[in-house]
Amino acid sequence: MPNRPTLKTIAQMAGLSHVAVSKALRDAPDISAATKARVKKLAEQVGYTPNLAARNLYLQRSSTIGMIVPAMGDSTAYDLIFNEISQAAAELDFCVMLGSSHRSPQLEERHCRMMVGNQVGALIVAPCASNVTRIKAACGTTPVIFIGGKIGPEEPYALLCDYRHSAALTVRHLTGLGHRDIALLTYGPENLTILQKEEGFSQAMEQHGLRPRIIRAGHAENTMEAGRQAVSLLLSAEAPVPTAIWCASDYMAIGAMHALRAHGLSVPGDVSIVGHDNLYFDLYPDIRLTTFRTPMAEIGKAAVRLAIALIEYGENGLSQQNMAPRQSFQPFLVVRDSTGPACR
Amino acid sequence: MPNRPTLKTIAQMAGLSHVAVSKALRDAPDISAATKARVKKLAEQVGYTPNLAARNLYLQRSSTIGMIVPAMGDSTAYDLIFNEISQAAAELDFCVMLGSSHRSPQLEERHCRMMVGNQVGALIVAPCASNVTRIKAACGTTPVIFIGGKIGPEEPYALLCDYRHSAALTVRHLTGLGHRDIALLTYGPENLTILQKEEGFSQAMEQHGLRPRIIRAGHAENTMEAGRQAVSLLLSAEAPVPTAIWCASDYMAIGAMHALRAHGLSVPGDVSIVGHDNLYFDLYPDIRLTTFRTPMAEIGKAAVRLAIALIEYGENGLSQQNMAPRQSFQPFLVVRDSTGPACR
DNA sequence: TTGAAAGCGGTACCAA
DNA sequence: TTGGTACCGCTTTCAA
Repeated sequence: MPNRPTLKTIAQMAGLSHVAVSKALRDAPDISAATKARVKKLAEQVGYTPNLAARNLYLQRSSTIGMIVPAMGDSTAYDLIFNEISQAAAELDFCVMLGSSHRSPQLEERHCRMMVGNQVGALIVAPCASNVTRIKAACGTTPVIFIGGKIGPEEPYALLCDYRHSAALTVRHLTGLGHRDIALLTYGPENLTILQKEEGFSQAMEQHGLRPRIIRAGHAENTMEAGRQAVSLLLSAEAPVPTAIWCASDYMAIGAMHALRAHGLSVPGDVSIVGHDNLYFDLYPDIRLTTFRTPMAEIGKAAVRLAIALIEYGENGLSQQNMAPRQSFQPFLVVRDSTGPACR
Repeated sequence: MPNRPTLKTIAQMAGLSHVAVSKALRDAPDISAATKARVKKLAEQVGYTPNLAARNLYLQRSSTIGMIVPAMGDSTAYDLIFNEISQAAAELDFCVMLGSSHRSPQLEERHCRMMVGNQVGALIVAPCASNVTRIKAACGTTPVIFIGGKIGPEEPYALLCDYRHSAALTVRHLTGLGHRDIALLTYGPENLTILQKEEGFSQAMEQHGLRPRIIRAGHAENTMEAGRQAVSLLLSAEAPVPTAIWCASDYMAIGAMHALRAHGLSVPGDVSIVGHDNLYFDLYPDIRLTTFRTPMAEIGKAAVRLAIALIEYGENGLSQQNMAPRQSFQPFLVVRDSTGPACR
């Protein structure tokens, strides 16, 4: 920061005190119009920008919010959420500090400490693991809003997705097409979103009087490979191949689709497939997957609203502002060509 | 920021002055070991984190760098570059303020002003338009490092990609496979990266004694549609269809591939295709496009190195540090299955 | 209408 | 070995 002009710089040029300049620039009622005009012109000329760090230091405020994610892009949706957060924050004169933890809890904690030290007023964290005690310790009294699939509903500030709702919509969509033999394909257990999908799926199926079938592809990662594995399990089972499949993620769905086609089954002719997350598929004409879109824009805006409410009104002021500390968002179904009527 | 403990808090508890506490925590040589231990323990207990804004204010330093991009994700590569920047910055105790301009010059400028006000020491900007005068004005004396395809080589601090090199590699790769009739497919002109690709292509072809053929798909956006349009132009021309095609972007390449196949031509059997940018295709088994990868990791690291050098040593201190203010990065070819030997 | 003084949290300098 | 004082840039309070 090569030294920029300060109030003092302008004060000297104008032959005033720095206090008068400060007041003039902020349109204080006790400065003459003439002085104001003169000061503002000078400020413009020298390219004055107030030092917000100094201002915040005195006012005991913050004009930044922090955000920490496991990674940007890389098949997460945090890039899209960030776009919304950045815009919503800018409209309210807030900057966003962003940190990518590369899925390392150590780096994640380090980002927390650095951001707290750098005076973020609140943090929005998509943690890379479900245990967030170290994160909360590192943040001390700075409020933390959790987002993402690792978070349970017990955190004081959390924006969650209602994957049970996805399950209900899936079952409604598929039964509406005449399907009765429907399987859910998931992977490794240590994932709260998966658990919700499984529970929601079982519940929705039972409500329709159908038997839920859940196939877990071992401890595979969330990849296409898991989808292929799950389909292998399905095909090698004694039971007939279901007429419709819901996959816990889009990559699984792609993998499952490949495996089915490799076995001579057509999608959606023989088997309908539903995914989850709507990853970039708008761009690829080959992949016409029926899937779920999570409302990124709403989540981003809500995160900023909550963060700034916490900064401006404090942890106890939320209720006055009618701000819910915990909010749940419902994914919505995007119907494309991978689902069709049941033919068997 | 609910008021956190400060040096004064600890000083009162320890019965010392806040100055002694400050020194103790920073291991000053003139504080007794006993006092240091006592102070550090207290600091730990109360969860003390130094206020970096106050420290930086006094020291006239900055511990944050800013970054502004047109958008995260959304088929840009800035998400990947950011991941690198975030990590490299964290290793040097710097936080990153990130802003997404949503491709709006107004919002872009606003982000600049806000970040400069919030005391970023340097800015890394991928502008949304080629004219960057307003950006530089908004940043005042804060140094700006430009990245991305909108930037010409005249900016004082810039990290660029050498698309001429891509052209040379493409022509070398394709001629090595026996191709002699090679076309470059581009779109609307107002893009510096396209110009470089066109120039580089012409030059490389001529060096191989071949006639360069360049098809511009009107003013289409950088989409698959442009690829389809360009192929239509190729097919309706009198000249024979080339045996190999280089597309200015991966989306064009996908579009071109589709259009060719729709006309009964196989890839790479009849026509080889090369793209540019390597967008997510590792994840899609169907798309085995030969394309270019730009060295995101290197660009990110270089950006941080340059930014921090500018912060620590100033604009005149770069030469001492052997830091080049302008650097060019060479994309490298990723050979997959969309290119093969020429058969005609 | 203007400005002097104090304070936000931290560090450097110098005196005790 | 310790601490008082001054200062970074800004705003608020209160006196001139």
